Amino acid sequence: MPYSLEHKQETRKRIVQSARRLFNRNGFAEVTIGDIMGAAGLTHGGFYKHFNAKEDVYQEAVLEFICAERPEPWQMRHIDPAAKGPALARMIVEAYLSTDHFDDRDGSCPMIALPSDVARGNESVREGFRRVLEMMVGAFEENFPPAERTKRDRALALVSMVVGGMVLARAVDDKALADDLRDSARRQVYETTGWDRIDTDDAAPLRKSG
Amino acid sequence: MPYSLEHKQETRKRIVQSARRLFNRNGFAEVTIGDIMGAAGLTHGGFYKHFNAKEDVYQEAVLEFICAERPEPWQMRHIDPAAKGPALARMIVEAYLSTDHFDDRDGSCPMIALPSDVARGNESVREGFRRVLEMMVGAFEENFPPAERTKRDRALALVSMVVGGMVLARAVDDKALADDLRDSARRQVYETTGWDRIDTDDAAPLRKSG
DNA sequence: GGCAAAAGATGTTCAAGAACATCTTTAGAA
DNA sequence: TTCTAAAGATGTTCTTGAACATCTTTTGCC
Repeated sequence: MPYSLEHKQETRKRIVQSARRLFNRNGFAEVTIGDIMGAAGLTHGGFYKHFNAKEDVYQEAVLEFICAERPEPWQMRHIDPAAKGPALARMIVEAYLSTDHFDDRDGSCPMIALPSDVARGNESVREGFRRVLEMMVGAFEENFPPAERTKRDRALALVSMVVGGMVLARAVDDKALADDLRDSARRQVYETTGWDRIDTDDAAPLRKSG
Repeated sequence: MPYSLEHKQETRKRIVQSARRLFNRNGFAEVTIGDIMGAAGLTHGGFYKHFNAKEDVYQEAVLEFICAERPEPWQMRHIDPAAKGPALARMIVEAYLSTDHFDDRDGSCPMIALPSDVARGNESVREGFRRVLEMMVGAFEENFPPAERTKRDRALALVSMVVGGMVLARAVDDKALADDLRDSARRQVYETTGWDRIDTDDAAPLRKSG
């Protein structure tokens, strides 16, 4: 039993990470196993020591976003890991709709980079996608005051708003329109939640942008 | 000059239509020229009498949605072509978030079926995508009462909401969650616009569903 | 009726890539 | 040290598909 278990796990993680970034950038169909392995510093043949088929890395690549130990730079610039409640919810909205996120195709959330790809994927990827979505729903859900519509109902709508705004921004050929889409989504979220009146100054982002 | 001009135009239209449906279902990368031509009742070779490359049919396939002379069944079931103003806006929301639309992968709006694919596409497709988006913005824009935020701003947010809800619904593996996403998006739109209080009874959809 | 020009069909080329097969290297165990 | 089981590299197979090349068919025109 050469190559320690940790070594194999490390390698496997590198493969998943490189798969995630390449899928984000080029889509599942346009990425080859050689691309993935090359970006992980390996050669194509070794892939099958870790996975049986290309599809088998798809779900893990999607989940890597929420399982990774370190958040992406665009997240770190807007989200204080110590934040809680509405302050955290606000930071998540800011991060998602930020210019940083817009520009980071490789490191973006799979809900932004891959929704229509995943919709055509197998049960497994779509399960992974759902788990990413439910994580975001969970972050929003508990930060609404009681009202007629349930908290979950409103949280789902917010996720649709934030994801929809960014997905459309990425798909149009007009930078100004893309900015407008992100801005209008952000304003709409704040109009319905009031989260923009939450103080986040003492939990300041590392760098302001977007 | 054999084959009348109309004949060629008809054939070309059939190719674009079949491309649109196949792209919607399988994504640009997963569709072959043979598939497109076969579905149009032709053979692969003839493709290049109409287009120089596969990419050249992409924008037209996206635009076909708004240029087609006949709307899709899922649209006809919810939209009265004679309707105007908020009544029309409401019908468009209903159509977009309907079960009919959810189920019709082939005939769906490209903003639902292809957003992440188009985001990776060339300038040309993304221009087509923008024109589809702007058509929907235009249908919403004029139906808001004056307020602090501009009409366009609110229209953009609504499009993000409606598209986002359906895109996410398509991508998850859980039918109940998919339904919840569509329902919550619809409720959120009505909460912010009041369009659900608009009467559309005399402009009734052909058939109730979804 | 015959001609021609373009549509469309058939055939070919060439490259890419998934899956697998077989080497080579690695490092833990005896 | 040597042996070995698994990781990873290298090499192979076979299919697919975009692009193009060349037939065949169609139909307006003389």
